[in-house]
Amino acid sequence: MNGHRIPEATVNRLPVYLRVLAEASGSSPTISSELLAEKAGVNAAQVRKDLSHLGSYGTRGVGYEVGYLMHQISRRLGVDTELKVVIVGAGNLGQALATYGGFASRGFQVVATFDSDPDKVGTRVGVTKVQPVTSMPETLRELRVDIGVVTTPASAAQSTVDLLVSGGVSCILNFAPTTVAVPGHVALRQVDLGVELQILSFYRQGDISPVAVGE
Amino acid sequence: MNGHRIPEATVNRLPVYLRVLAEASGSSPTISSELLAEKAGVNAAQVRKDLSHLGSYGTRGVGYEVGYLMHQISRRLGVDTELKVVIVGAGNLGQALATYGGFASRGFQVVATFDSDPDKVGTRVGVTKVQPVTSMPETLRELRVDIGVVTTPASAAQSTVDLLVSGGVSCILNFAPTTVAVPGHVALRQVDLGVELQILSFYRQGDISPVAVGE
DNA sequence: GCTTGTGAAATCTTTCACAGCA
DNA sequence: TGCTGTGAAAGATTTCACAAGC
Repeated sequence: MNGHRIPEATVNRLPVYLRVLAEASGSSPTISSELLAEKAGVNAAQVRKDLSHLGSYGTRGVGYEVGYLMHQISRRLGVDTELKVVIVGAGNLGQALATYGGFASRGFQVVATFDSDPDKVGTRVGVTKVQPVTSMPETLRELRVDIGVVTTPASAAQSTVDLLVSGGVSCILNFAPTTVAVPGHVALRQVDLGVELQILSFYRQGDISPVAVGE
Repeated sequence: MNGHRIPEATVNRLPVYLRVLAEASGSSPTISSELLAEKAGVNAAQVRKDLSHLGSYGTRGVGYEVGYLMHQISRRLGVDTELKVVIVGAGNLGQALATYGGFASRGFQVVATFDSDPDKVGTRVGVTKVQPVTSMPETLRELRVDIGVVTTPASAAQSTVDLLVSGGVSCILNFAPTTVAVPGHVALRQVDLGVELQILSFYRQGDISPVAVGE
C-alpha cells in the first residue's frame, strides 16, 4: 500500500510513533504493533493500519524492526532533511521556543529570531541575535527558511504571516491567540494555549477524558 | 437538541468560536453562521450543526446574538467559573506560560509555579514565587487547583503527573516531549512542539496544507 | 429574502476479525 | 504459534440541501 495519499489522521500520529520508537530503540531491535500502540496511546489495529500506508515494513510473527521503521517514517514525513526555522516575536514564549530542545533533537534548526521592539533587537536568544522585523524579507530569502513560528501578539499575527509567506516560507506554526489565514499551498497549524485549557476544562465535567492533541 | 453528549470534534471547536465571537463583539450585535465560519476557518454548515448541539440560540433570517451565544458557549464549556492553574517546571517554557496573557484573559488564574531546581525556587515568575516540587501535595490541596500544566523535562513528566493527580488536579496539559498516562477520569491533553513541526513538514511536501490544531 | 436547524448523503476514521506468512 | 496486513463493518464527522421561521 505505497504511493497513495496518507490520511490526515495517520499523519498526525506518525511523529508520535517516531518518538516512541526513538525511546524504545535502546531496549529491543524489534517492536510489536501492540507495544507500539500501548506506548503511543492508541489501538494496535490502528498502528498496523497506519504503518501499512507506508508499506509492508513489518515481519509477521516478529514485529517491526525499530531502526528501519524509524528510517521509513522519517523519510515519509520528510524530516530526514534538516529544516530551517525562524521565530517571529522574541517575547517570553518566543525565547522559550528558540531554546526549546525538542526542535533541535528532531532535526529542526532555529536560524533566526525577529522582533519589532528596538530594545529587543540585538539581544541574544539561543544561538541567534534578534533581528528587526524589517529585515525579514532579505533574511528569509537568504537563508532559505522552511518554517516560521509566530509568537507575536494577536494584532501583529496576520501581517507577520503575510511577510513569512511572501518570504517563501511554506510552513507556519501560529501561537498567537488569533486565527490567521494563508494561501492554500502553505501548511498552517494554529495552536492557542488558552483554547487548550478551555477544552480541558470542558472534559473535566463529564466522565470521558483523555484527549491527545498535537500528536 | 439539548442535554445530549456533545461530539468531541465539536467541543474542540467551541473555544475557537468563543474567541472569534469575543473579537467580533465590538462590530455587530449579531453574527451569521457564514461569517463565524469564515473567521473560525470552517464550513458554515458545520458551525450551525455545532451550535445546534447547545440548543437553538440563533434567529432565522438574522443570525446569532453575539453576547448571548458567548454566554451559552461559556456556560457549556464550564469556563464561566474561574479555574486555578499551576505550572510545574519553571524553565523557559514554564516561565513563558506563567506570564502568557491568553490564560488570564480566558478566566484562568495561575496560582503557583513549581520547580525542583533549588536555584529557581523562590524566584519570581509572573505573580507567583517558584515553590519546590516537594511542596506540591499541600499546595495543591490548599488552593484546590483545577488544572496542571507540565513543562518539565521528559524524564520528570510522569512523576509530576502522578503528583498532580494525587493532589486532586483533574485536568492536565502536558508540554513535556514524552507521552504520559493518567487514570481515565482525569482530562489529559498532550502537546509536543517538536511533533507539531514534524507534522507541518509533512504537509509541506504535498498539495493539501492548512491544518488547525489546538482548536 | 435571508439565515437557521436538521435529516440524509457522503466522507473519513476506527475497530474488528481473520487470512497469510515467518 | 505469533504477529502483520487488510478487507469489511461500525462509528464519527463533515457536507449537502432544503424545509421552516423570522
